[in-house]
Amino acid sequence: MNSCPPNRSPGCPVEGALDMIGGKWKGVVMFHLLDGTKRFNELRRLMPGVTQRMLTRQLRELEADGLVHREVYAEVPPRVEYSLTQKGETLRGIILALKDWGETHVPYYAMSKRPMPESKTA
Amino acid sequence: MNSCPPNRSPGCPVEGALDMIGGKWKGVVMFHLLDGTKRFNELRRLMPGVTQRMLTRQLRELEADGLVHREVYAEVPPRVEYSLTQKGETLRGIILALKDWGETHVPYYAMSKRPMPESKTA
DNA sequence: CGCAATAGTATACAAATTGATACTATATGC
DNA sequence: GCATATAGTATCAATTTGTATACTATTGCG
Repeated sequence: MNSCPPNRSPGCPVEGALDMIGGKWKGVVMFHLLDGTKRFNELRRLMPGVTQRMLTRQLRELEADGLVHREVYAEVPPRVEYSLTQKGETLRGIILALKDWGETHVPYYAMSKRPMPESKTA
Repeated sequence: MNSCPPNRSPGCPVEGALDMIGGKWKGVVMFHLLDGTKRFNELRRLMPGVTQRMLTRQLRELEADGLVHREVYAEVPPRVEYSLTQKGETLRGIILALKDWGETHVPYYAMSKRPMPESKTA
């Protein structure tokens, strides 16, 4: 967990915020929870490529950070629902802004490497 | 590099965007560049805790993603300046929103572990 | 019985990220 | 000569993150 003591750099809150939403699947999880409570497998179907393991982990971390609420029902088969907390809701604007930005600026095609770019010499 | 092919989940752009700004120091770097061009050691002094190695790396990645412009001057001692690109500028709102959010919601005190939280059974 | 549903857990491993440390090159000043 | 400035590079280690795979438990249905 990142910390932001008051004497740290003024950029530190950025770091702390990104630490909370920056895991591989966290942003996407939160995006899907924006339109309401969802169950585990529902989330999983919405996110091609995520493993059970990873989804469980990221949900638990989001829960630990107070962004996601996990509701366990005493049923069989198991029924567990996930929803954004009030704190998580405060990130709605940021998540949507990230989505908009990503749609505009993130390349569609995978690059296997990040080449070291040429830099201009003035 | 994360990719967002058109047939992926609608949450995918969020993931792609966070992949670009989510490295440990990237958000803070971009925050500091919001108020103008800066040199390597200037950035370094603004960010206690970052190593040369990490700063170089994150700057290079930001550059490769087109968010940061690196200007090398043919001088001795070396003079290299970093600034946000036009693309990078499009993230100004998000970075500032993250900072505001972090100031409000990120805990000050380090927690060495994330405990597995208790969940309510309905 | 086998299969399906649910939401995981356990274990191990791989991959990626981050960090530590020493070194590089040039010019200038003491 | 040594120290400073600049912005790195090289190499290795440590840590974190992410993934793969098999298994778990209960109930209901064919």
